[in-house]
Amino acid sequence: MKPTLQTVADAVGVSRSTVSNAYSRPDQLSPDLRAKILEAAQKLGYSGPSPAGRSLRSGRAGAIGVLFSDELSFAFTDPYAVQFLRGLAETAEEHGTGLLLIPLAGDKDDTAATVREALVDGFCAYCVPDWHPSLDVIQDRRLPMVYAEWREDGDSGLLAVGIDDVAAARDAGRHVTALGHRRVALVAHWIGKEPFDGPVNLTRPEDAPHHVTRERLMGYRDALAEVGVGWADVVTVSAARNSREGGAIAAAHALDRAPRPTAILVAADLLALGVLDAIKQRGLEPGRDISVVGFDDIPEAETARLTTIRQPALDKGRIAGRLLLEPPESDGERQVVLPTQLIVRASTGPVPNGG
Amino acid sequence: MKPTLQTVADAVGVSRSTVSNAYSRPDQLSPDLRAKILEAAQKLGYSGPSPAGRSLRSGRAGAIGVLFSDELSFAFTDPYAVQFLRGLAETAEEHGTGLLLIPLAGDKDDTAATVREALVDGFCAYCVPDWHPSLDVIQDRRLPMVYAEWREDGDSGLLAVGIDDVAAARDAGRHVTALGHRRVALVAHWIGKEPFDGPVNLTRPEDAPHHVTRERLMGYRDALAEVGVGWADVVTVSAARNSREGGAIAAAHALDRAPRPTAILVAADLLALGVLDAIKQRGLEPGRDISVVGFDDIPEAETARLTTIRQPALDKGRIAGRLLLEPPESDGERQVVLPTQLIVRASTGPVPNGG
DNA sequence: CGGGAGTACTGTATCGGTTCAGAAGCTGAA
DNA sequence: TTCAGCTTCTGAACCGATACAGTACTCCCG
Repeated sequence: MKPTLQTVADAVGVSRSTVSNAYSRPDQLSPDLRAKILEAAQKLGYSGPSPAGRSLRSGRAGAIGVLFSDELSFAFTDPYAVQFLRGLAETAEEHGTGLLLIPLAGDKDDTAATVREALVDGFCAYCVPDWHPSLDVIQDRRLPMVYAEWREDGDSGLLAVGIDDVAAARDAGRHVTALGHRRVALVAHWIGKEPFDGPVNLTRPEDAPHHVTRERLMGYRDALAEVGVGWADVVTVSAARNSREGGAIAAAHALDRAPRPTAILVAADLLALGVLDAIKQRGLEPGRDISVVGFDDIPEAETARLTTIRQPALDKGRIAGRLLLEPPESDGERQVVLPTQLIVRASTGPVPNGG
Repeated sequence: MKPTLQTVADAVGVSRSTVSNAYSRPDQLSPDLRAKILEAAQKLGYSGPSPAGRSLRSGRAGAIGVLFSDELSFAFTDPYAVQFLRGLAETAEEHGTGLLLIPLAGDKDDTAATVREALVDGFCAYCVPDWHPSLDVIQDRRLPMVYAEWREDGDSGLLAVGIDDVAAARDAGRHVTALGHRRVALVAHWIGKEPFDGPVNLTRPEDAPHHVTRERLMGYRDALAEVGVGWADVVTVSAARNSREGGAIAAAHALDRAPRPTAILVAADLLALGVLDAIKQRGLEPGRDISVVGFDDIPEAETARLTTIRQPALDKGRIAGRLLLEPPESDGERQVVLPTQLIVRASTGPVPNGG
């Protein structure tokens, strides 16, 4: 039989409340008695108040749920995602709060059940498509939730942290068009609702079901339109997996067609690294023969000399945690937009002769 | 006021138990009544039994704690770790159980408190050093725990899954010595108790504080000893971070010394990829000018044509979960040892002329 | 018509804490 | 002496559910 507060109380000859105070409010009893209680607890093998009992009474679960739309493996191998998670974990730790992983892959009903039964004080939705049923469940449960992407919804009650993806992608696009590129390919993960490898026929970027992808494609589109390149003239390639290899596979679809694009805009650095691999594998040199721009500025981007958009992943995570655990008073503080910056490195250059 | 079971019960005019059954045991009441109850619940904004109450009563937390000794960021960027986690998540999901992340970095007292207060049914220790105080806390709490590394402790009550690291590393070493290599360097993360970049003076591999590192170094040592290469003649380099870049940095310490080793045995593929980077950066060709053997066989190893030891990371995770969630009857099943296999690719070859 | 079996539902005890009003005892000032 | 004020501890209520024994009712069979 596992010892409880009562066991210890009986052993010492005090009330249950006093034992509780010995653990949770040391100032409420004399140091002597406290020492005696802790000693007795030790002897009885009592290891402190049970989290379940405490959680029920206090109404605090001591954890926040992290929703992933992607398979666990790919969600974690992207250093950008990991960095975000790290920021979140940091804030969570400061508040004595844990992180409960909830992958949204698999059966949707199961997933919804998991979300419904999760012992958490709130949720952080990371790369979750707007239409996912789990989001309704969270609303039912009336738990706070923070989106890890900025959304412009009129709904001002929403907690959100993000960047201006459209503007950032536009910057990336303008950098490339300013260098003279006109034959451009776009590479992104999750352009459609299902994972797919290869060129896609997307009438308008607005139709992409995933928020982030949608906005970045819109930004690229805008920049290209400024120099007269129409959306129909752009090759858009979907990568089935958000990984370096996935990027290489997608790049192949862009590179092995004539005429070859002179620049590739990639919606994530991890994919962009794969794009660079594919380029080098074909004996071409990034920045000279073909330009590549990534997105995120993960640490590896510097090593790979990849031109990219820097966004503060760690801060994004920290702020997401803060929004959840220190709910802001005013509506104005409920949405945070972080700055981005174009980092020009060696992977972009002017259009090659005969390009 | 948030609605509870009682609210719904009162509204429908049935007992609390019946409402509970409507959710948890649909076979215990008539479909008609159940429908009526669920409808009333919907109307009242009741979103199902509260996890906290259920958890207290049923004694199940519905989550298992995953302990990480490393910083979150590096623990997750290693595809091997991610694969393990994925296997664990898979089994957990089958049991309707979540994964609660508990990074062991930072203040040890804080960490111990987190472990003490975590709402979980058990723990999985992944790459946690034997001496970590959190392990004592878990024992106090009398929760089951599975080690994600095989240990030979006499303590047969222990749940553990792993591989025979010594034998596997010995295979890696023998492969290299059979190719004629005698001037060998070793690269590993966490050779000492603190992260460190550069060669270390380790009197015996047995002194390494981390279980996995220790065993792999012992295996390398054994293989080298078989051909007369003494431990003192081997350069052992520590990588401060378990990342590709960390591997490259560590490799520099081995490559930029005379005489240069002709082979490098690396205790993890992620590091080995960095070692390959460093080698190529110096204009050398892996497998011809210098041989490299990794450990783990992560997906990238195939692309990089890295000779390595394959271990079933996904299965390891799955089995860890199974050991925790379906406790075996007999003691003999409490420890699982999985097979490993040497995968020879292009990164190893005979000693170059003049080597 | 008695009795066994089955179905549908209820009532109460219980899980292990926290909270808070209040009691007991002791001190010191009026 | 009296009583306000403080410290220290107690007891009961409560958090929101589940488990289980038990009741009431129906059905079927001999």
